[in-house]
Amino acid sequence: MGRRKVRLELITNDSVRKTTFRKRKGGLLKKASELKTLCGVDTCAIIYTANDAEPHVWPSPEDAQRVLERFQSLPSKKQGKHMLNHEDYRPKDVSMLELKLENGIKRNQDLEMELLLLDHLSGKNVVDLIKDDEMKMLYQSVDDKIRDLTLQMANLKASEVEEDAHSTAPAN
Amino acid sequence: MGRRKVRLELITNDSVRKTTFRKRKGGLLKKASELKTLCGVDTCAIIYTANDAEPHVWPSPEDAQRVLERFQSLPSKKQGKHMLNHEDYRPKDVSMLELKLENGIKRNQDLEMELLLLDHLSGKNVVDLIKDDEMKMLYQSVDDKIRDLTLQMANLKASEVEEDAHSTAPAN
DNA sequence: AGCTCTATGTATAATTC
DNA sequence: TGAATTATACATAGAGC
Repeated sequence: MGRRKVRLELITNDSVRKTTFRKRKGGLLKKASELKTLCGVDTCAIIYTANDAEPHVWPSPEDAQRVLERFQSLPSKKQGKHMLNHEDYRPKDVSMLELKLENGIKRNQDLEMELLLLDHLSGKNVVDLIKDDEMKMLYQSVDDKIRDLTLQMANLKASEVEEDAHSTAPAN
Repeated sequence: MGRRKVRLELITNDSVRKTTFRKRKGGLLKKASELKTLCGVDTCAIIYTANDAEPHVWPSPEDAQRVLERFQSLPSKKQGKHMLNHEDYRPKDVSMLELKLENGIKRNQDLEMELLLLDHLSGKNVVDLIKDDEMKMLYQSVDDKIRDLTLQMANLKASEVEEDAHSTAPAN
């Protein structure tokens, strides 16, 4: 049969809900991709599945795929550098960022994105104070992760400087 | 007339592109909202307009609005604490996080979100190494922001400890 | 479980106001 | 401009593999 008018409420039947999720997730990402192409704006959709699976992200899986292939064809030394200290490496994220680079690097937009993400993080921490006990673990976890990140960046910088010192000519 | 088959490429005509953007942005957010409602997953769409305006976010502007109103009715002292050290306060972000809190705080989901955001940040930094000069500013900027953030968190913690010291009974 | 196949609900391109 | 209108393209609920 064809379709019925949909009632806007949580689908209780597990298998139906899962099917609907799969279909509509595809639709949403396609729409996001089209908006990006047609209007030349950066669009990003993030979908968190309730329990186990990874969150699904991005306007266009095909684009990501294409860029990922490019990444994989990079000289292996450079590839290694990309993964430096990344315990849980996610090609998806890297490829999306490469895509942004490819598209001509709109610095303002990148900065805005970064700001937005940091807003989320800092906002989260501040909001945590409302329900203290409940969120303490999360709070601590963010703190740890940021310490990690700072360390990672320090390492990256250090290895860059080291390279500069070894080469006589300045890198491009 | 009705609609024509759409060609998937950047719309060059400014006014047409703007109109299409407005329509499709609405459609996308509606879809995201429906997915959230029907499947009980957290969905987040972020749309960056090319130049001036803020990025448009969220599955459901109405929900955000409702939560924002709740936030604004909080005791003013608590409100002030929310804004602590936030030079560029964005109620939108806070309200989204409050929404998550209201919805019953799914800790795993929050942790996953946090991880995703940190992936973005760290991924960005790592990728920066590809096109060194071009991305140096951004790189530095992220570094600065994270230092800021760490400081903010330290301050928050310090003020929390201070409060604990002043009160005889332990907080909730 | 996930794919294909329709019938039908929705989104939206073009046009008007 | 932006909000309404209308004709059509597109998305997708339900059913069958």
